[in-house]
Amino acid sequence: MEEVDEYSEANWLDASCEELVRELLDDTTPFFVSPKVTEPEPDTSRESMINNLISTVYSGPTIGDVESALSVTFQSGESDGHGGSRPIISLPEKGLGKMESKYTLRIKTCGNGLADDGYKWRKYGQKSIKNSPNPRSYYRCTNPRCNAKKQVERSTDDPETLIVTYEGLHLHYTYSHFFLSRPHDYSTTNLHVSKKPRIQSMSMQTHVADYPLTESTVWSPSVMEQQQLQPGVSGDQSPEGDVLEVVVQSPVREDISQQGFLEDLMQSPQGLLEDVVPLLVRKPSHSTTSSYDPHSLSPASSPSYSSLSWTPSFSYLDVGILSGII
DNA sequence: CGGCTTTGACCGGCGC
DNA sequence: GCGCCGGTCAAAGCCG
Repeated sequence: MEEVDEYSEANWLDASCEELVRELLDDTTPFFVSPKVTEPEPDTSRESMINNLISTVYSGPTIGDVESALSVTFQSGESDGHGGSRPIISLPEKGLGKMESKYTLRIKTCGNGLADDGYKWRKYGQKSIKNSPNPRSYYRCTNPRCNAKKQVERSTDDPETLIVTYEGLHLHYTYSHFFLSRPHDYSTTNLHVSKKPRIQSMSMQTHVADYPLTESTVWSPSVMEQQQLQPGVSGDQSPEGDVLEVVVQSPVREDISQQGFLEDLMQSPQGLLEDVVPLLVRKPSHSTTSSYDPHSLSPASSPSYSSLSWTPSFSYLDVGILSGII
């Protein structure tokens, strides 16, 4: 299967990107600035640009909107000068329509794969689609309690673009929602995200995500925390949309104690949720009664690793949608 | 040996 | 009713 091959060959690590991500994660760097809709300002400083972009992208939709049809387009990245290219994401540009529990992502693979999303998927079928030279693959979440599914097919327009359609809700957490890691700073492994959420991402396989959700689910900030944001222009974006291109660079820990994770989780799961979900994302502009359910895209596996102690397996794209979806 | 992928068969919805 | 098409099933094989 081609798409799986691309996944497994992912190697997005890039020293310069790593450095930037670390900057972005620095405590002194305001990351989420404003929940309000803002047009990107001419300010060319990186932080300002990033904040503007984030504000733009996440300010439009409320939580209620997020559970509506959600479209994320991954844009092609530029060469990183290390023999690879950086996958870039463009976040929702189109209007939010009727509430659906199904949404589609367009993922630019850049020839080096697609990141994991913290969930593990099992392929259960593949079909050739009429008028499409590329087959469509069908995946189901391996968690027996979860009915989340996704379809992956290659775009006919751009062979490097994967079209991933998610359906259903994950009824469990993924580690990506609780762990944020700064590369080379393993001593900070800590689940208690405080002022600014910093999730410790970690290498995970299926079973680690079996924490049932109750009323609340999580829009994981892991992606936003770990992405290198770049202003950009998308060729196929709607004219009115401000485009946010995001280079996914997710540092991941392999050796985080699951025991510790469980202990922390059991101590105060709700508090953890509160900590993990950034206010901006939880409710950009109004009440906070809604909750989230993590959705994401993922490869079946990503065996390759970088020399920077970052594992490419986990560039989590957590697209949260409300758990209230029926 | 368990978990996963592969792949042909099967099934249901839909249009003619 | 029939055929097409997309989605799912499940047996077989692969792999660690």
